[in-house]
Amino acid sequence: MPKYDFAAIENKWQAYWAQHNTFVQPNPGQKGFCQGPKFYVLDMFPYPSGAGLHVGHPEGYTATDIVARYKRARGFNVLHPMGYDSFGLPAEQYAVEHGVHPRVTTAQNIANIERQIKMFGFSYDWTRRLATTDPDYYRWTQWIFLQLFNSWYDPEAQAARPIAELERNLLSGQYVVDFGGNVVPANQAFRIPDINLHGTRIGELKYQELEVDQRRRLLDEYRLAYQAEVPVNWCPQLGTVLANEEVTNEGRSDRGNFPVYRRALRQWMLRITAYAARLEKDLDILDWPESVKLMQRNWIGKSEGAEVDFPLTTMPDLAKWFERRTHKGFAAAEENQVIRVYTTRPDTLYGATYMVLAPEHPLVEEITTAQQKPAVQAYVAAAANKSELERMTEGKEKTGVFTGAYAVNPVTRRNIPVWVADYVMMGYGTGAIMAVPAHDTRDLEFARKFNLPVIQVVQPPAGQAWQGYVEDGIAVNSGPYDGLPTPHFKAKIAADLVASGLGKATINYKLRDWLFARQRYWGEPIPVIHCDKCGTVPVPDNQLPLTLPEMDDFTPSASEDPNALPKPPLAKAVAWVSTACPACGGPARRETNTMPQWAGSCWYYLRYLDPKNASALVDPKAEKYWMAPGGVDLYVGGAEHAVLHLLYARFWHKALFDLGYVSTPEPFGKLFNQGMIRSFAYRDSRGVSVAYDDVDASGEKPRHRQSGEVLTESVEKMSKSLKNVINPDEVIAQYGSDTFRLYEMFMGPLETSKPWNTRDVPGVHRFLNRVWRMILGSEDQPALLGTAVPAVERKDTGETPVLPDEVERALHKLIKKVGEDLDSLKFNTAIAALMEFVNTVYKAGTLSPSQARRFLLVLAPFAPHIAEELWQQLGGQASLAYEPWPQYDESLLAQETIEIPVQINGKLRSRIRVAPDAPEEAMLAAALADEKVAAALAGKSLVKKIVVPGRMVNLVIR
RNA sequence: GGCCCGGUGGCGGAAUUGGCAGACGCAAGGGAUUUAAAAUCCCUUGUCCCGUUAAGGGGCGUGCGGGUUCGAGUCCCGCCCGGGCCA
Repeated sequence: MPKYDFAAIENKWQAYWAQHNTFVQPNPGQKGFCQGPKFYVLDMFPYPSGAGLHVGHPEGYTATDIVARYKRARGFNVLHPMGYDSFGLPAEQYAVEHGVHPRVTTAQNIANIERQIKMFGFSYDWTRRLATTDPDYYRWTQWIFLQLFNSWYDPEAQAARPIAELERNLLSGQYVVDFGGNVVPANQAFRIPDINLHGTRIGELKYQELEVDQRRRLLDEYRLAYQAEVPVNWCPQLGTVLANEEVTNEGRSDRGNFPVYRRALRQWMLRITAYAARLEKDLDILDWPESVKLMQRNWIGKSEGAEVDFPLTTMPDLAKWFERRTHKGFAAAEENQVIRVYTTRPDTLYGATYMVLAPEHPLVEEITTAQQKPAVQAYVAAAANKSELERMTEGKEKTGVFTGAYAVNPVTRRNIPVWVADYVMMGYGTGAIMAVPAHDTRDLEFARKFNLPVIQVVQPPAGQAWQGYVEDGIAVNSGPYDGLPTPHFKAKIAADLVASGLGKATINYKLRDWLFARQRYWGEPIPVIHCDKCGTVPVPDNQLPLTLPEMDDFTPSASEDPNALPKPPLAKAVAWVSTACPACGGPARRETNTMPQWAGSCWYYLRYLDPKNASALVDPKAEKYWMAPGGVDLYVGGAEHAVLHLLYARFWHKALFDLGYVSTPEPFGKLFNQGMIRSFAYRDSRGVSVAYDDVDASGEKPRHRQSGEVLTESVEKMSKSLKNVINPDEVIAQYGSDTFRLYEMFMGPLETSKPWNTRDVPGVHRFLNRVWRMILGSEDQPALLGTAVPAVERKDTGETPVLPDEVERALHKLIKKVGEDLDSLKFNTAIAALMEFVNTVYKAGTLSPSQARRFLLVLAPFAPHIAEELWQQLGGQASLAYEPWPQYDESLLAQETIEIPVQINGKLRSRIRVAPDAPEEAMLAAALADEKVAAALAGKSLVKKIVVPGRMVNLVIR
C-alpha cells in the first residue's frame, strides 16, 4: 500500500477543487444556486506586506475554513471569501525605499501572499476575491464617501438623510438658522436668546435670507463628510498628518521615529460622533467578546452629566440675567459673556472654586485682561505644540495661567477666577470646566500648585479623607442639598438647573470625529473638486473611479521645518489636479488628499456579496440573502482591530443602512478574536538572541548548539530581532498543510495566546499517519479496515441483532462531540476526540468501511486533503465537500452501567457500578454494600448522605 | 493608577460550569519488532510516604493566605505574578 505522501495528495486535491469549482458559491438567482439557509463566515483580510504570511494568519483562516466546511456538510450555502487590504502607508514606504511603483510592489506582495494562502487548501470562493486597490473596488469606496458627503445627520430622525432634505426643510421654513449659525427646528426658535450683547434684537434667520455662499457653507457644516480646521498630528518629515495611533508615546512617528507636531490644519472629517449613541447602544445586540464590547464602550466614552452656564462678572446687570434665565430657560447655544461647562458631577457645584478654559477655547482671547495678556498668549502658544497625550498624562506637573477674569458660580453666587490650562481639552465637553479640587484628582493637583481654595462638598464613608475623594458620598456644604447621597443629588440638581435656566442634563461622548485625510499617494483619491465659484463639488458618478494619476515621484514633500505646510504628493501631478468644475465648467482643482488606510476595510464584506457588480456596490437581493438578519454570521480576526476597524466599519454600515443600501443595522453579528501565536525566544548570558535552529532543546535546559552555553527561554511575540519567527512554508514542506492546520488548531483554545512549539508538530503528523494506515495499511502492517460490519449495520439482513460494538459506539460519541465542539469553536478538544477514536480503533483492531467513511467526513473539515484522498480510495466518486454530516444515535451512547465515585467525608474512597438512570436509593444501597465503604463505616455513625443521580455519592460520617 | 483577562504535571493543554483533577498530544522511561537504526506497536509516567521485592495502601497536590460548602481548579474576600486595553 502507498505511503502517506502528503505533498502529492495536497497538490492533487487543491488542483481538483480549483478545476471543479468545488467551493464556488453562486448567489440567489445565479446558475447553480440551491435554495437553503446561508452562512457567511469571514476572515479579516490581510494586509499584503512584503514579509508575507506569518503563522498567526493561518490560525484564524484555518478556524473559519473548518467552520465553512462543517457548515457545507450541514446543508448551508456558505459564503467564504478572501481578499486584500492593499492600500496604505507601509506599501508606499516600501515602494519609496525600493524605488518601485507601489502598484508593482503591491501586486507582487499579493501574488506571494495568495500563493501562501493557497498552500493551506482553504475552501475560499476565489471568484469573489478583491483588493482594495482595484479601481473597480475603490470606485465604490469613493461612491460611499460621496454618499456621506451628500448626507447630514437628522437629529429628529436619528438617522443620516440626504443633504437635499435639509435644504428642502430650510427652504420651507421648517428649520431656521440661529445667530450662532446653527440649524434649529423652527418650533424651537423661541428658545434662542433674542437679545445680543449690545441689546439689539437679532432673532433667527430664514435660509433664504442668507447669501449663496453662506448657504453653501452652512450646508457644508452639516455634511457627514466635511472639512474643518482641526488640531492634527503633523509630521513634516513624513510629509503627512498621522492618526493618534500612528504616533508613539514619545510624540514621534511610529514609522521613521520623526517628530510630530500639533497643528491646526484644514482636513476632511467624517462625522462619526453623530452615531455615538447608536454605536454604543447597538453593542447590546452583538454576539461579540465582552472585552471587545468594553473597549468600544470605553472608546465611545459615554458619560451622563450636565451642562451649566457660569456668567462672567463683566455681564451687565447680573441679577437681571439670572432672572431672565428663569423665564426663558437654558439657552440652546452659548451666549456671550457666559462660560458653559460640561460636568459629570453637577452635585459638586458648590465646591467649584475656579474655572479652567482649554487653551484653544474661543473665550480665552476675549476675556483675558490686558495685564494677563502676555502670559496667557505665551501659554496658549506653548500648549499648541503639545500632543493631546502629553497634556492628558496624569502625574505630570500641572501648568496654567490666570486670565484675570472672574465668573460667578451660579449656585453660590460667589466670584471665582477663570484660568487657562492645558489639562482641559477643547474636544471634550464644551472645552471648559468648573474645577472642584476637593473631589477631582487633577483639579486638586492644580489647586495645590496654584494655591486655589479647596472646599469639601462630599462626605466620604468614615475613615476616608475627603480631600481627593472622587467616589459617591453624602453632600455637605451644599446649601439645601446637604445630606443627599450623590445619585439623588445629581437627579435633583439637574431638575433645578433646568427650572432656573442655568443648565440641563446632557449626555457626552469621548468619541471624536474621524480625521479622514492623508497626504499620501497610495490611497483612494478623495473624489471632490474645488471650484472658486461653486465651492466643493463632488466628482460626478459617471466619472468614478477617480483613479490615481501616473507619477514617477510619489514621495511626499518632507521637511525639517515644523511650520512647513502639508504638500500631498498628488499636488505634484499638475495636469491631474487641474480640471473643469462639474457644476459650472470653469477651471477648478482636484482634491489632493487621499483616504486613510481604514477606508477600504470599512465595507469589503459587502463587496464580497457581489464583487463584479458594475452598477451598484452590491445587488440588494444578494445583500439581503447573505446579510439578513444578523449580518456576517462569523467574523474572525485579531484583537488589534477591536476598536478602530470594527468601529469605523460599523459607522459606515449604519450610514448605508440609514440611506437604504443595506438591510441590517449591524455588519458583524458574531465576532471572534483569535489569540496571538507567540514563540519561544532564547537568549545567551549577554542577552543576545539565539536563533531557533541553533538551540539544542533535547536536554534539561536549552543550550546553544555550538557553544553548549545554557540559554534562557521565554515566550515572546515573533519578531526578526528575537530570531524566533516561524515560517509556515518550511513547516508545510516538511509535514504538509493538513498537519499544519491540525497543529495550529490543536495547540489550545482559539482565543488564547499560545506558544508555537515545533517539537509538538510531529505528534499531529503521527496521528494523520495512523489514520492513513488504519484505512490503507502500510508495507509491514495490514490495514485495520475490515469487511466485517458491526451489529447495527447487520440489522436488515435479518440476523439476530447483537449489541453495537465499541467502535460503533465510539464513532457515535465522536460525531456528537465534534459537532458540539465546532458549534462552539472548540477545535482543540474536537481534535483530541478524533485522536481518541483512532486509538479506540487500534485497540479494537478493526473498523468497517461505513465506519471509516463516516470518520473521514468528521475528519475532513480539519484535514481536508487526506480525508478526500482516503474517501476516494474507499470508492468515493466525487469530492466529499458536500456529503452530509453523519448522524449519531443518542441511544447508542447510553451505556449499560456507569462508574460512580463514592466519597467518605468528601474524599474518594471507592467506585461502584450502577445503571446510568439508577435512582438515588439504588445508588445509596450499592454504595453501602461496597466492601471499602463498609470498612470505612465500621464503628462510625452516618451523619449525612449526598447522592447526585448519575454522578456521585458522598457519605458524611462521624 | 483604573478596568478586563489569565496562573493546572518537565511542556502545550482537558475538566457537562460546584461533583473521580491531569482527557488528548509532546517530552521522558521500559518492552516488542529489527543484523542494526529509523518507523511502527504495546506499557509506565503529578508528587511524597508506608509496603524487603510484590500485590496493595495512605498523605499532599490546580500561584499564595483565608472563607462558604457534604464537596472548590471552578464561588466569595485579601495578596503575589503574567498579559491586554485605557490613562
